[in-house]
Amino acid sequence: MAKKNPLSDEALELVARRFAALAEPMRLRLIQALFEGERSVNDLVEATGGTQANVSRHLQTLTQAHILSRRKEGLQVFYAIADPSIFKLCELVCGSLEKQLTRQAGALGGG
Amino acid sequence: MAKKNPLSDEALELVARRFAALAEPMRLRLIQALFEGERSVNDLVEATGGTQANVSRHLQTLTQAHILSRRKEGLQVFYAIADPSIFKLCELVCGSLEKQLTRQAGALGGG
DNA sequence: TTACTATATGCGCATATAAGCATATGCTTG
DNA sequence: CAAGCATATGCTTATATGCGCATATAGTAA
Repeated sequence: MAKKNPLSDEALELVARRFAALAEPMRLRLIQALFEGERSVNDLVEATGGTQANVSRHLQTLTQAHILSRRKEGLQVFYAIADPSIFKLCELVCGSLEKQLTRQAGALGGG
Repeated sequence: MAKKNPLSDEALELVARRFAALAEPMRLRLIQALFEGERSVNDLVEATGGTQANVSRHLQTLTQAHILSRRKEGLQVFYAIADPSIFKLCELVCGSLEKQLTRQAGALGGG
């Protein structure tokens, strides 16, 4: 997408799936909770306030999207951010959202 | 998300919506077609192979997400990329996807 | 073996949304 | 005004998916 030749249908599908994995507030919450490092499922349940089942499912989604890594240790399972590009991705989106909201606020103030 | 304090529920919802806007192959195709500059709807219909109605809808979605801008000129409507962060976003995702696929190919080859 | 804990999953419901079809809206020309 | 082109939108159907509930699986301990 950075180059001139267009992406194939397959590639577009993959890119779309990656974005879709990030298109849920609960999953963003989980990612956010993992910003400082690896955590167990129970830990994430408490941190996010979701139900255990729901958190587990979202973790599965993110892992299948290769965004998180999964490590079993005894009874517990630890998840961590596996794809470091996630950090920049979130920065980018947050930054552009801030600009957008600032513009909107300015527009309200100005007229 | 780049800072230590977690995002509010509202902010997470906004970020999720932005990712969702990018989570459709057809919309990515449209964005890709707009990489080199402004284009009319009809032009985009031909470029993407979609129906006029569908293209129009997706353009509306992207515009409401503040990703595209809309400019009317006589009978035609011209769309363009309004948020430059889209370029880096696509670069990032494509890059990480390439890495991921390379790793998978390597794993297949090595095992 | 049983009991307990941590995590994952099958099922059903409700909602979101993409795509196709027909039609409406908006603009220009005669 | 009517006609014609470019774009947008209402409606329907099909599909995807988030969530809650209950239960299954896996590991540990006695």
